[in-house]
Amino acid sequence: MKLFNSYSNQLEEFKPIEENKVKMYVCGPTVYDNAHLGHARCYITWDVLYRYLKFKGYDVTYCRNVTDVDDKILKKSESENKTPEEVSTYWYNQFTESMKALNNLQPDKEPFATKTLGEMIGMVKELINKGFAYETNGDVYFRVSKFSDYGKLSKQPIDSLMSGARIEVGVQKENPLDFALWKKDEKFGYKSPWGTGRPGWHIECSAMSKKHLGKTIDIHAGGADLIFPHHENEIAQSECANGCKFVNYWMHNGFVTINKEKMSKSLGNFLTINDLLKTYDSNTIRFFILTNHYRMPVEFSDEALQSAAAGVKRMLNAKQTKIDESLDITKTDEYKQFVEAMDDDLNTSKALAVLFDLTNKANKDVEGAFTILYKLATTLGFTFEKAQLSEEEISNILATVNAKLGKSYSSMEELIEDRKQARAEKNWDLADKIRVVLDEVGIILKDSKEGTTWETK
RNA sequence: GGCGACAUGGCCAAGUGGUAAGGCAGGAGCCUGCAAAGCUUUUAUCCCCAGUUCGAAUCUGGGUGUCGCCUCCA
Repeated sequence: MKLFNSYSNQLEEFKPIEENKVKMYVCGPTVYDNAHLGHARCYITWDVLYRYLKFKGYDVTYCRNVTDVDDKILKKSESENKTPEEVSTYWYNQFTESMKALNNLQPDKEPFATKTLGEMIGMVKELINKGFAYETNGDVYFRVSKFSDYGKLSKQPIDSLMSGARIEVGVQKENPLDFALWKKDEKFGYKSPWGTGRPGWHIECSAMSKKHLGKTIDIHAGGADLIFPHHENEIAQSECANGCKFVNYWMHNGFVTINKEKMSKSLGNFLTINDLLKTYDSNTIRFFILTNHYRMPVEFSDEALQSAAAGVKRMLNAKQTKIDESLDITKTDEYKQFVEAMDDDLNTSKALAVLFDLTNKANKDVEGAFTILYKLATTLGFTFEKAQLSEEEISNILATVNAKLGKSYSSMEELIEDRKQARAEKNWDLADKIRVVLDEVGIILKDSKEGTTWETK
């Protein structure tokens, strides 16, 4: 399996540290607001990596942190007159709901920053002891000049970073590039050897990654906007504190753009996952994301989403047969093509083409096609299960039909039976009216030789 | 300014040296009482210029255009 390593800037054969085991870390959300499509892309992408690694037989430990100490959380807690914890708990729950709705698997570990403070302080101490960090006035900074590999991930020449570095007022850094490991904060802070304060954002990931996965991990992933400074700083901290390599494979996903511009909180041009789910289902969003390679930008538009909806519907509407558990799909050509595509740095676009090939075969009653399709599509996180209508919803539908047609159907079966009767009598007027009224409430009737079936749109 | 990425049919998108996967939309046909779904079929020479090569969308150089990072950001 080949993965593109952002550190070396090239495709590399994936070799885990321990045979058959993968330790992967993904930078999680800062919980202070709704997650948007950009987050959806990121977490769907890494969900697919996680699923695929498991599908390949690896024993994967997937760790995705939750940043619950942050300026924005504090700001919100002040403006809403809540404790920071209330704010972060609320938004964490919202985030979790969104992930579930998108059918993303729960990570194996989901540590909170505030529950990892001891480890962070320990790491900062270590860095100070080794001379990689210094305390000044209650703040602690990382001494960038001591780490010669600084800038290697982002490919930034150190002097150009230097000239561009912003000099904040009132802080006493030795070097403008030095970044905070610990910030003095007497109001919301936690006790530390340097007085009351809060951890810097970057040290959180270094500490949580080390605590849950160890000093050296296989894969560290996140959005491309985290490369600098976040991941660059993580490398500096972890490698200096631990004295060994931090990450073997760095992976970064591209952005979602809208009107050719990066979708982001700060630009305010985002669509929340919740809002999108009102119009498009999770399979559609997943399909939309996976039609593009994960490192490429994806332009959002309603047209694109509608196209995705039509496409994924075709795939998931493939003619179903019973799943044949005795079939060894690994021997099939389609499986091989799928794996070849996914092994090539997650070429999901190609993998989807294999799925469409299987869709076509399933519709033509090729034996085993649906079984293979089902297994491969579900490893990408698609779901074939149709939303089941509740009894209440069905009775509402029947009430509407009855009101419009002056009928008194008490069940869908009765309705279908009556329509069958009408068709037998060539009463096309009634038969068509029933279909039209149902269509208006989101139900599609399908007539075939075997009889009539109904389903939601 | 520094660093990086991208440019393929109406739209989206694979393909990194041997004559262009797939999806959406559109056309035609089959099926159907009519539909829906499905099936069959149909539409490109790859931003421009120069070069390397028997041969390039694919490599090299130069343009043009778009985007991203360099500050919190997935």
